[in-house]
Amino acid sequence: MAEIRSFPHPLPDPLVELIAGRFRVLGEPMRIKLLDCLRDGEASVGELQDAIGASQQNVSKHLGVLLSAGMVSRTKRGTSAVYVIADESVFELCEQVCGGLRRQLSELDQILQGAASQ
Amino acid sequence: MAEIRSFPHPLPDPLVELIAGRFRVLGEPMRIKLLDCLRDGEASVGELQDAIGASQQNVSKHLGVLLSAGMVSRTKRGTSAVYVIADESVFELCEQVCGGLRRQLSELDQILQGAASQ
DNA sequence: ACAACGTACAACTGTACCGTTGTGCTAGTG
DNA sequence: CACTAGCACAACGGTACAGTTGTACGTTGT
Repeated sequence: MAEIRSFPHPLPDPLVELIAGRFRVLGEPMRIKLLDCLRDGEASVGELQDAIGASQQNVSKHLGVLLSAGMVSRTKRGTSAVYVIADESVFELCEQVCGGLRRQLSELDQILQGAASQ
Repeated sequence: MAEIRSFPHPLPDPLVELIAGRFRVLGEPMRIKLLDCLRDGEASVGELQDAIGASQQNVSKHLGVLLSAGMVSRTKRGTSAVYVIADESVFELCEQVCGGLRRQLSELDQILQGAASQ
């Protein structure tokens, strides 16, 4: 679990901007859904469109954002564009977020149970 | 390195919303800066204000967002409000993001070097 | 009790971005 | 060679949110 320490402190502004920008890319439900769908493997725009139930233009747009962020990669195949996860680490990020959510919920549970037992 | 533990697939909409919301909280440079400052330990609003160089109201506002997200906790001490990191896992998130950035940059480096050597 | 300090809340403006609509482009098909 | 399918780009309206300004509340000190 490589403890990456030794980041400059305070973080230089450009780096802060990069970090925030990357988080912002993941801050849209539809993009999370797209990445989640691509967990199964590559998929075309149309397939993702059907799986998620959004307009083709919107799906294509968000895929473009993910592509610009380097999180997916595109391959043209015939008339369709096939997207694949390019950075598997995004799943670990989601995992950690889910872990945080779990922790929060369990704390809430304890508080509620504590209040109920009074 | 914790393997991905069987998350439902596709992710239910409410969970997607929660995940995206959490990422969105981290998608603002100033909030990243605040968390970075709090890496050293607790700090009051005024101290954070001086460290970052933003208005008191703005700092207080963003701290409120972090508080609502459960990433920091507040303790009133005298006239000042002292904030502390409540969820240390946010740093691991930032580390992973930095790791992704590094990977991207090194890939870019290789591409550029490959192009230059032709 | 009153003044000063530290903080949080409310209203406002500007801006960034989401989703839609319309359209152009490229690769297969009859 | 039209014609269609699949995808991306551009423009537009709506909305969410960042940052500012003004202000109210609670605490400390005189």
